[in-house]
Parts: sequence; structure tokens; C-alpha cells
Amino acid sequence: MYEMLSKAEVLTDAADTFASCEPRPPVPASRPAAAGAGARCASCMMRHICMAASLEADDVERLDRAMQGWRTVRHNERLFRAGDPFRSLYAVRAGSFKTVVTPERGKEHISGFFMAGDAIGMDGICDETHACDAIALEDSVVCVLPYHLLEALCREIKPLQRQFHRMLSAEIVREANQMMLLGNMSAEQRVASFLLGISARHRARGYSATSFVLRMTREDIGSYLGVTLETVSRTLSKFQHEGLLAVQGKSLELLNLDALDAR
Amino acid sequence: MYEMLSKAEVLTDAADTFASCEPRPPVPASRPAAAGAGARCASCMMRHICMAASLEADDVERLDRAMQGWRTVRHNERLFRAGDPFRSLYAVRAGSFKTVVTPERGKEHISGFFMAGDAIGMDGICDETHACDAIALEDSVVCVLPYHLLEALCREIKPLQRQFHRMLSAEIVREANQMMLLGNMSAEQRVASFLLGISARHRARGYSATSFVLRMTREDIGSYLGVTLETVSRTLSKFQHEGLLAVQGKSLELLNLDALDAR
DNA sequence: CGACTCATTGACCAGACTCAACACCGGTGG
DNA sequence: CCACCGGTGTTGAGTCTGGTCAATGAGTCG
Repeated sequence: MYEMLSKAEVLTDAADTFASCEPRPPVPASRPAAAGAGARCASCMMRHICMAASLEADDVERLDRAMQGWRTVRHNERLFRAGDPFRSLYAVRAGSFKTVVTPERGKEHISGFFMAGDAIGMDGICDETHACDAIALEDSVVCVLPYHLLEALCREIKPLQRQFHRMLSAEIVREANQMMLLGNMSAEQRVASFLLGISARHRARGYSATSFVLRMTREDIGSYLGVTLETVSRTLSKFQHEGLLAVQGKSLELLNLDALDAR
Repeated sequence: MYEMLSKAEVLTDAADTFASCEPRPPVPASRPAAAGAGARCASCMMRHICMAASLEADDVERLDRAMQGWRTVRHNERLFRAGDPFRSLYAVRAGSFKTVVTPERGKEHISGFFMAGDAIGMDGICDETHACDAIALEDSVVCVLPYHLLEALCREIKPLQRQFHRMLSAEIVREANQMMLLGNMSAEQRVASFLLGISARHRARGYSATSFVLRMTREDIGSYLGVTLETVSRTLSKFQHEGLLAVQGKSLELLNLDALDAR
């Protein structure tokens, strides 16, 4: 979602996948973009925050071979839907996603935003069915990692096992923090915390921590934060008046990280 | 606030410890395990919903041998604290716990309640440090499973690996649902949902789904649900007036599950 | 250019919070 | 045995944050 660098700079390999996009199908096609070919983790800019983190070169190679390839997902299309059978995990290679939980009754809820290097789909493991929809916030590319192969590799490659468990655990911690936010923070604090979170994730990826573009709508942000879109808009305006940031539509510049944090 | 449990207090004989003061543990007094010996998963009533689920008998035996034994945690004492080094996972064998996330600034937040058969501590995997406090809601007993041994076993026993991944994923899904609750449900809906959740967990363990004792305070419930203790109290009173339940202090009887669900 | 989605801002209102008083309950100690 | 006490739970009154409804503006795409 948030990269300020040009797409091409991030995509590298993925760029040609984008270039060769087929005419947009009504439903996302699930076939691998590069069937058979490895996913080239070794050349991926996100390898240090992804599944391949802290692996030796030859283990990265094995992971690569397990990859089913890439898949492109166009803006607003779904990578998977709640109820779909769970078969693979996905790693965002380029672009960004939101995950949406839809209760039987009641409004749908955005449960997370995912950018390059993040893994999506871990909620599907427990009952072999995806528990949410994953929707692309822009034209995106994911690496497809069949779960049974990952399981097998985890039994053989200890660092991979460790990294995978770390990622699962990190998701638990992330959600626990989000629960805390939803449970006892004011609307202002939620928005400030959200912006700082985005900022930190940018920094971790080598992008600007203070200047970025929000890929999601105000409504998405509101849903994620448990407030209305009007409140998000008002809060951003207020922060702007106070000189904490500059906002123009989806473009955002944070002017005072400390003051935001003090909320 | 409360005195800490001495580290040396590793359990030798949980049954005896418990029998002397026990209020009403969900788990029947089972035969004591010798110190250092396995935890006797085979005879544990919770084996179906715990780590040993769907394991062959001899694999259960291996898991047993990996167990470091039991540990008792008395009412209001901590199993671990945020910041403690992560070394083991815990499975609640008897009693119950709450987990508390404490932000640098701001009020602490109850992130979960755990009863017999539940696993605690999975948040510690990602950076080898516990991210929350786990506090006993009553005198309790946990099985202690050193994490490095679990990792090793998961590389050898495929069904155990699968079960462990399921448990991690289930925690992610549980939290996602809780986020949804915190994000867009009214106070009444939150309380109703909470009660139905407790009810379902009791049912899954073979206890009464309609009649039980809440081990936590109104304040705990409120923190967990993102409302104040007064709101919890008022809502319970309202539900009682409407004939949906009968409440007397911590004792609760659900009289109309469907009507609660309709909230 | 029109149609649409998305964002901003204002006015009003209600659900939940805060503050406060009081009841209850189990334990403790005189 | 009773008085006392701290922690807990209930209930009421007043307040305010954030939701709802509505109008308008800005941006985008065919």
C-alpha cells in the first residue's frame, strides 16, 4: 500500500507479471503466473521480513522450489474468500491487501492491512477454510506457497520452522495490540496509532516513514479502527490543523511523529 | 500488588495441592504425576482439545515425556509476566487464567480468558519474550511444555505439528473475532456474545452450557469487552429483567440462548 | 461531460462513560 | 459473636465522545 518508491523499483521480477496481464476476468483467476518456476526469494527485496528470513542460501532455494509461483490480483479483486478451502499461504510481493471478516449478522470488519513482505492466510490453517476475504487495495502480486509443502519443509528445515512459528505468533501479538486499541483508546488515539503503525512498517521496508500514500479508503480505516469514516476524516483534519501532519486525500505527510505518539 | 509465585514452586503433585483448597476445579482430581515424569496426557480429560488431540497413543506418550510436569498457580498469582523470557508453552489442566496486556501508557487490557484445555503463551514465540501477563483466576494447574522440545517433536510427529499449527491459527481467528466484536458491536451485543462464548466453551468441555460460575470480575469482563464494569453490570441486570438469564453475583444461568444470540 | 465513489464538514442526538452513593460478601480480628 | 474492612457489585444522574443523518465538494473513470 504505502510505497513511495516507484512500482518498478519494488516489483523487479514482478514487473513483467504485471506487464503481461490478461484481460480482466470477472473472478480472479487462480492459476500461477509462472507455473513451475521458482519464486526467486533470493532476489526479492522483502526476503528479510518474509518467510525466507534468516535462512541459508540453499534453504532459500528449497523454499523457492516449493513456491507454486506468483499470482496477480487486481485492485478490488479477492485473493480468497471466507469459506474457500485453505490450501496455500500467500506472501505479498508487491501491492497491498485488506482482510475482511463478515459476520452472519452485522457489518463487515476490516481485520488487517497487509503490505509487501507480509503473509496472508494464516487464519485458514485451523479448520482448513479461510475465515476472511482478502481484497487487493491496488494491483498486487503474491507468492503462493502450498501449505502441505510448507509443513513438510518445516519438518526438515529448523530455521524455517522457527520463522514460520514466529510469523504466526507475531500475528497473534499484532491482533492483541489491535484489540487493546479497540478496547480502550479514544478515536484520536486510534487514528494516531494507526498512522504511526503504517509509518513504522514503511520504515522497516526502507520507505519513507513520514510521507506515504494510503491505499485504503477512510471507510476501511474506520472499520479497522472501530470508528466511523466521518470520525477518521474529522480526526485527520484536526491533526492537520494542529500541524501534526499534512493530508491531501490519500497522500499523507507526518510532520510530528512525537506529538502523534503523545496522543 | 500481588505477591509473586516463587520460581521454585514447580509442581510435584498437583492433585494434593489442589485437594486441600480447591473450590471446584473443572478437572477431576487425577492421579498425581511423579516429579519430572510425564504429565499423563492419556488420562487427562482435556486431551481432545489440547495439544495431544488426534495423536496416536505412542505419540501422546512422547509428548508426555517432553512435558516438564505441572505447575500450580494460586489465585491472583502470575504464571508469567510481560517481558519474561519465553521458554515454555502452558496448557491449563485445571482452573482458569486471564491474560493482560499493559501498554506503556494507558489502561491495561484483558486480552483473553483461558480455561481447562486451553494453551497459553503462544504470543511469546515471536520474539522469545512474553507479551502479556497471565494471571490465575482461581487456584490452577498448568502443564509445562518446553518450547524447544515441542519444536523438535513437531519436526518428527506430523499430527502434532498439524495440531500445534491449528492451535496457533485458532488463536488468530479467535482474536480476529474479538476485534470484530470490539469494533462494531454495541455493549449489549458484546455481553451477549461473551456469555454465549463462555457457554460454548463449557459445552465443548462437557460442562453445563447454561449454568456456570464466572471466575473473573465485572471489571475483567468489561476490560475484555471494551466497556466499563458499570455497563457490564447494567447489561446483566437488564438481561435478567428480560428473562434472558438469572444472575447472582458470579453465578449465572442462561435461560434463553436463542434470545441472547438474537442480540 | 456525466456518473460514480470517496472525502469533508456541520447539526443533532444517543449510548456509553464518569462520578458517586450504597449494598453485599467473605475474611479477620477483637 | 459481632464489628469492621476491603474488594466487589449495583444503581442513579449528568456529561460528552463519537455516531447518525445530511449536504456539499473533490477526484476518477468510461
